[in-house]
Amino acid sequence: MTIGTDAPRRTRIQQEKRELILEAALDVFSTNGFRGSTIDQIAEAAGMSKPNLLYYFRRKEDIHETLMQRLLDTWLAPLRELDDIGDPMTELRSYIRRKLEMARDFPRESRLFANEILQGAPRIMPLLAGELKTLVDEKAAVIRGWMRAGKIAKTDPWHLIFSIWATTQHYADFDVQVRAVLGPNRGGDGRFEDAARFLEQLFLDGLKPKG
Amino acid sequence: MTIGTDAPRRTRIQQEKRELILEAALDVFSTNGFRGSTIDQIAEAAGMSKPNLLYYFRRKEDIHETLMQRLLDTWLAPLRELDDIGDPMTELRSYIRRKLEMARDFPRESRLFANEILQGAPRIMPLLAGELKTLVDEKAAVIRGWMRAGKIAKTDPWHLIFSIWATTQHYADFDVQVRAVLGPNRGGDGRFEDAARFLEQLFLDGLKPKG
DNA sequence: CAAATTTTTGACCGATTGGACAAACGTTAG
DNA sequence: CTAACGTTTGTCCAATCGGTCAAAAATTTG
Repeated sequence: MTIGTDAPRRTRIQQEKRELILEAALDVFSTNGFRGSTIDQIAEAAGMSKPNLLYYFRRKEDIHETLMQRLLDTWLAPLRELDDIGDPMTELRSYIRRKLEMARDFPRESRLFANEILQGAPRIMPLLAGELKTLVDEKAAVIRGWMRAGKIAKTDPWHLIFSIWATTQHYADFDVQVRAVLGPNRGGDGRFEDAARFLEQLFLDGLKPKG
Repeated sequence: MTIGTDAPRRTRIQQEKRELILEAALDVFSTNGFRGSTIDQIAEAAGMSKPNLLYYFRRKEDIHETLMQRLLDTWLAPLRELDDIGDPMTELRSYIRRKLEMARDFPRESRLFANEILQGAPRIMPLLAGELKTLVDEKAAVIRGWMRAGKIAKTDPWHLIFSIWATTQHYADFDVQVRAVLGPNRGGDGRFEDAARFLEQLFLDGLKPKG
């Protein structure tokens, strides 16, 4: 373990309470957006008084910033794992599956991110144009290599990545709509397996009838 | 005299000013969400004082509600036009194209809708489970018919519709991210044509290499 | 024209917002 | 124990929020 360059030393209570706050803030921010969320809401969700919360995070923005930093690390992990080794079609399929699992298991994180982007990404724009773009360009090159080798159909790698993001995150960000449209029967827990089956077929064969 | 909620008789000024307000509110709501937007912001964007704005819409919610009602009509028009006549594959392709055009031409409307859904659709839930579900079920039946007839590949019609929504609206809702990742060159006006080409190929043939 | 009506504004209200602060309380090391 | 330090709370503040109201200004109508 590295002795932190600027990682502040924290007591046991500080670590615990900060986690508690971040957990509560994830709930609140992901459903109300940044401006729509209040410190009081977060404090109440975390079971503490507002001044107490402000003792651990001096400003509302600090909570959001900490949340966003943690989020991006785990959120982009599946894409980072997309690797040149192994069968390309299998790699893509498992990337799609992992992204869909994240939409299922971490919907709040997805919505937090969606809220930020929707509102113009005022707080993470540099990250998008920097770290994210670099990563996507890198993986687009890998995908392009697969296309050149004839392993997958030739198309636009960047838009391919967008389409995977869009289709999978849709099940977290638009969950309310998905469940409302599917109704009580098909909108239950099985909807993610249905989605997985559909997406696999879509990205593999498209819609053209077999013949 | 006050402008009644169910008094449709309006003067010329009332019609003009209400349009002005709705136009300004679309800007503000779509980028800040409902709770994140203030009446002052909308009033300033509309070039009038707050009390003056409140003379035309008594409550902040009234503006939002009017906006949402208008939105849904035009927003679902492309799906309504999805018809049983004509070649199924062509029908789907033109539906995708129309949805993508709407994402390009009406991004604020898309974001307004996305904001509402993201935050749990508190104001339009009945519409989702009612009107929207009915429409989607109806069109899903049409698509299912095409599948039974062997005109397109057999898959889940509901999730197919979701995937079309997700991939097309992504270019409006996540526009900032799309442009940041594509960079100045590929992120220009041509990005929608690139997206159209990609989506056509995806939904037609998928990614499996031709052979 | 003048009266009636519609539109616009400045001043104001109570509630809520993000945040400051000192005092009180709890914990721990010497 | 006690002093030092970490934690919690009640109180308070200025700014902003959605919305009201009476009166002024502009427009329409007779």
